[in-house]
Amino acid sequence: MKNSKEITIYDLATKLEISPATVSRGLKDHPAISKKTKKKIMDLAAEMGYRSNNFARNLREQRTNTIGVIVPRLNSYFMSTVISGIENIANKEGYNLIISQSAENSKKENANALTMFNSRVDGLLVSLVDITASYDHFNAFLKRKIPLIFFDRVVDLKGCTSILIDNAKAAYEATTHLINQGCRRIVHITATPKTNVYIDRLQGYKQALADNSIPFKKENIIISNFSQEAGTSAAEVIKQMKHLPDGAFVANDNCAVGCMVTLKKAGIRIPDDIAFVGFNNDPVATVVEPNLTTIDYRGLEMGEVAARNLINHLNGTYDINSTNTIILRSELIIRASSLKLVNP
Amino acid sequence: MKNSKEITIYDLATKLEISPATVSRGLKDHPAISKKTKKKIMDLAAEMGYRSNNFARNLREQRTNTIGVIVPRLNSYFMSTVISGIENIANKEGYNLIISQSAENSKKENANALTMFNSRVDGLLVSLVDITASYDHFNAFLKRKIPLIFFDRVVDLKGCTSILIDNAKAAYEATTHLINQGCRRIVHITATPKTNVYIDRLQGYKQALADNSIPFKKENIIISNFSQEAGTSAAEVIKQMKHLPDGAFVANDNCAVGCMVTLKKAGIRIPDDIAFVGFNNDPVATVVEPNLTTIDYRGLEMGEVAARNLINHLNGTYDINSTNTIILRSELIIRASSLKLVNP
DNA sequence: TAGCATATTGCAACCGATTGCATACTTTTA
DNA sequence: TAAAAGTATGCAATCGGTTGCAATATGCTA
Repeated sequence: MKNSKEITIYDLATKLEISPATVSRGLKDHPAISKKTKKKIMDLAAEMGYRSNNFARNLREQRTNTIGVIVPRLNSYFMSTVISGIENIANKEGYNLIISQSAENSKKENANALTMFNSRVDGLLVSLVDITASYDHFNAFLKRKIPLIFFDRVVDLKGCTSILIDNAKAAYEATTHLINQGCRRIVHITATPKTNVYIDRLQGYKQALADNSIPFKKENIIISNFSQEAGTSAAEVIKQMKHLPDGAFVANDNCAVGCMVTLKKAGIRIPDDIAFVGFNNDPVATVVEPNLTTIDYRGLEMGEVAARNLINHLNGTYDINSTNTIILRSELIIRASSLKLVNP
Repeated sequence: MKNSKEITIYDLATKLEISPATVSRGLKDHPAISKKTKKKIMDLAAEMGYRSNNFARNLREQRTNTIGVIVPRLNSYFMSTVISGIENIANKEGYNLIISQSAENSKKENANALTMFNSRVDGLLVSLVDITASYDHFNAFLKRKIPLIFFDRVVDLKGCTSILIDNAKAAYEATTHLINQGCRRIVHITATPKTNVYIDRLQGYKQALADNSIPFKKENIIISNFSQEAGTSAAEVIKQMKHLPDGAFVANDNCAVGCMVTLKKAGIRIPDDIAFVGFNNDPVATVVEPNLTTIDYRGLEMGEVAARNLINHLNGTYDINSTNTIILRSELIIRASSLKLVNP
């Protein structure tokens, strides 16, 4: 059946009685080919339903037009928004995306990196798992000078660029806001601080306390993962404290919400008893009652910036190697969950 | 620099003083190669850091080990969960994923399909945009017998499989539940019913009314898109109604939540004044107050089933062509938002 | 119209792995 | 011991585009 046979440049060449080389050049608008010939080639290609074979081209050109993306998990609001941003740019620029999730598992991140390497991605965008013991699985990329950009959860590897927000500053603002609302015993609910994100947020929290002469107590740090259920168990921890806190800075909205819901069930009033500030500005923040004060930072923008920088680098428009870090804007959004005073 | 040069089977062959053909066969465990030779090949490959070139292989084998995925948008809880499920299976089976979003735009879906076609995906998983005027962009796949599976938002194309839930039945249960709670004037908030999902849900809603001798009124159908903001405007519509409804069946949790929040601000009590049922069991359903009654169906499972069927078909384990439709389980989860009676 | 610049096009060698068929080597059988 | 059968390996074409360099064609000037 004619329909199921692929048309190649050789077919076009034979039909037009010219060489495949001319067809190849004609199709990519090479200046050495005359307008007349180009038109003939284009027309016939359209007519016969020619489609170029990427594998042949990639094989020859030694590049793949593919970008690899590794994220801890796909199904969080923030991450899927980032991916959406990456896809916007990649799609526009004619790059394909290979996406895989490490499921917060260092071994899987390792395996995924290897897969990406074997798929010969032109570049790699990575958000690290929480606890990555070593970064050796990225060595292969570094050695071959395949550009590697980290976003959100980053690490400072030689020659790699990081895209993130100023987590310490955001955390500082969040905590300061709570202090300004009169909070003095502020708990910080966070993940194991092994990655920049949580280390920095913890640090910002501590700094805000210090600048306001509030002693830091390590029993005020509650470690959780970030599911809503984890919020529930964090709430249990809080309920057990002999002296209830009057403020909570949670490094993730989902977790904050889970925690709030549980505390409310126990009759604890928010913000009167405990004021809450979250992180991420997840849509759920405007659903929970009272609405959650949080740090807003746009995942979409982060994804777009990451993809844009990578692609510009690949196209030679911009050399990413000289850029170490790109800091995106973040902002404290004040809502009812933290407002103890009438005038904030 | 030695490190930046790729090792090929020719390098291995030269070093071992055997032919590239033997190396090729040895690497893929071909039975005609002796164990001794195989071991030598494997060892050297590992030692020299050989990695196979997929493009050369794909070029030769005329297949890509890549699955294309087209979804309306990536950044919804449901969709990102589906993708996560697809990725789980694809990754395990050694398939790559190319993902693109159509942004609820028929033109973009068209372009994305073309890109997928040109990337020569081995198979395609699609969730359609709301209003797809024509399905011609899939013809190229059908002609070349590239397997095409629709999920969630589907269309019955000849030779294609659909994976979805029984939307009509789920909607029927949801509406019946509201009726059993004493609701008689039930609005249905939904998207333009152009795709199976919303047509079927509308149909289930109508059927439930009919079976309970409640006349259907078209002014009780409120069309919205599904953002939280759309829920807000749906709420405005409801507030303008001269006779307030006593129940609402919303075809999307997010929208339901937006609507509830707005109505509550206007002093309308839920469920006492209006009982609510949503659809999807999004995490937000357990945050909004009162918690939202909804239809639960697992996106993860849907993604896994779609990917599994496609891959089994590609591997020849299972012929998908004989399967027209796969219906997944869905379930009404009753929460406070719909409980007017003490004993449901 | 010879002479030279410029515009077009073609030749042929790649890119790296796969595989049908032929060949060489071993072992078994008559 | 020669023929048959089985085992292991190699040859060479193939997949479809790309591109440096050579070759030819065309246009222009003196």
